[in-house]
Amino acid sequence: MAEISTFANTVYELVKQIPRGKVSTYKNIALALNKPGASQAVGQALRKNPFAPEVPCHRVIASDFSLGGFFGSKTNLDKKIQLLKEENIQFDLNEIKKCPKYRKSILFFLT
DNA sequence: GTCGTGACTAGCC
DNA sequence: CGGCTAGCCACGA
Repeated sequence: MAEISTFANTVYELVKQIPRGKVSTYKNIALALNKPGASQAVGQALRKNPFAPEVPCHRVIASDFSLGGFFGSKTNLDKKIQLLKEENIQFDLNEIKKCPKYRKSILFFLT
């Protein structure tokens, strides 16, 4: 097993707690860790993602509801994400941007 | 112990 | 409105 840093470990747990059909933002997670500025550090933890299938990194997006950088850019999760988006998440940024209220509905607020 | 990176955020031009 | 810079935190080398 891989030894994970305490910080990353917390991030993974939070992300894993995200229910199906909902998403969270890096900042939100960082805030949950009481580190409002560690948003990037959170992303780093997910980038390593030792719990790949367990931690739905695709459910974590930027605070602006942007895809941050995984979809069809750096990683080839492309199809994986697409599947998840259709099966688990209504990750239609188009819809989200159109309906600000809707995005809040799918936004899973961590504490 | 120091430097550089990274899937970020907010502010500034 | 759009692009760029600076700042933030954590981790790897």
